[in-house]
Amino acid sequence: MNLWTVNTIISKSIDGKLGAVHGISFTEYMLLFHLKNADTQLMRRIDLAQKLELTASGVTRILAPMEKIGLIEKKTNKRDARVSLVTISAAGESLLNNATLSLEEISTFLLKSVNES
Amino acid sequence: MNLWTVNTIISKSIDGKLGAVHGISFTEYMLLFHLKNADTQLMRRIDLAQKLELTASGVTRILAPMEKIGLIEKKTNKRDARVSLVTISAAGESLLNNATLSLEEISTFLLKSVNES
DNA sequence: GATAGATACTTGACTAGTTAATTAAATATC
DNA sequence: GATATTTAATTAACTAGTCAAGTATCTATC
Repeated sequence: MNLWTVNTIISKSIDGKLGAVHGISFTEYMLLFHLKNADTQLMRRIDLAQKLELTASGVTRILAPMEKIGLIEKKTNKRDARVSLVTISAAGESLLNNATLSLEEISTFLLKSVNES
Repeated sequence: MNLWTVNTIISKSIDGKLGAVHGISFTEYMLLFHLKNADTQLMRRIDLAQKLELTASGVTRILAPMEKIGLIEKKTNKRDARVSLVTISAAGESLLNNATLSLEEISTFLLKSVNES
């Protein structure tokens, strides 16, 4: 089995479990993670894009549904009206904590598979 | 920089160069690679799906344009009319060889970046 | 202080996949 | 040998992104 295949299998395991158990993708998980760990928990869309290796456009599209279900909140920046700041909500933090536990379970499971095969 | 970010950057480098220089994605590259290395160079769609970690549906979709531009050819299976076998064309083999050279260049470049940063 | 560029973000049109349903053929069972 | 199940492939509807173009605001320069 080549590296590409291994990577695909791992990605799909993670995305599958996060989706089934918490209703988010791994990208959404990483987005919440970066927001939580940002100074002041506020980030510009463009900085999120850079952290997530997405385009600004991709960030716009991923944030819309996350705002609708209340995982994140928009704030304006008084110094620069072009900027739309993003922060993690209480619901978002709680989901992030639970999803982190799931991720630990997945890693344990995947490492176990390595030893068994 | 975390593992996920590294993986994303590598994937996008590879896909970007294969796309720009040869007009194919990495998935299409791997498809040609598996066809070339199959016994008799004939494969069923379902076996391609398994090798590529895609669904049968994904394979159907990826093969259609590849057949249109002549990289692969369809063959019927006389023993089982459900099956649609796939083989690599001369044009496909030639593209595969050139793309492999590009991939080697990309790896060299990426490894160089590792040493420099 | 007008204007030329740069920056932050959004939107429309597209691509590469997915799942669920469907079709058609092969195989197994009674 | 009729009928049920399984298997191979396709298709419609969807998702998560991309790129290119557009809008709005900010900054620099004359």
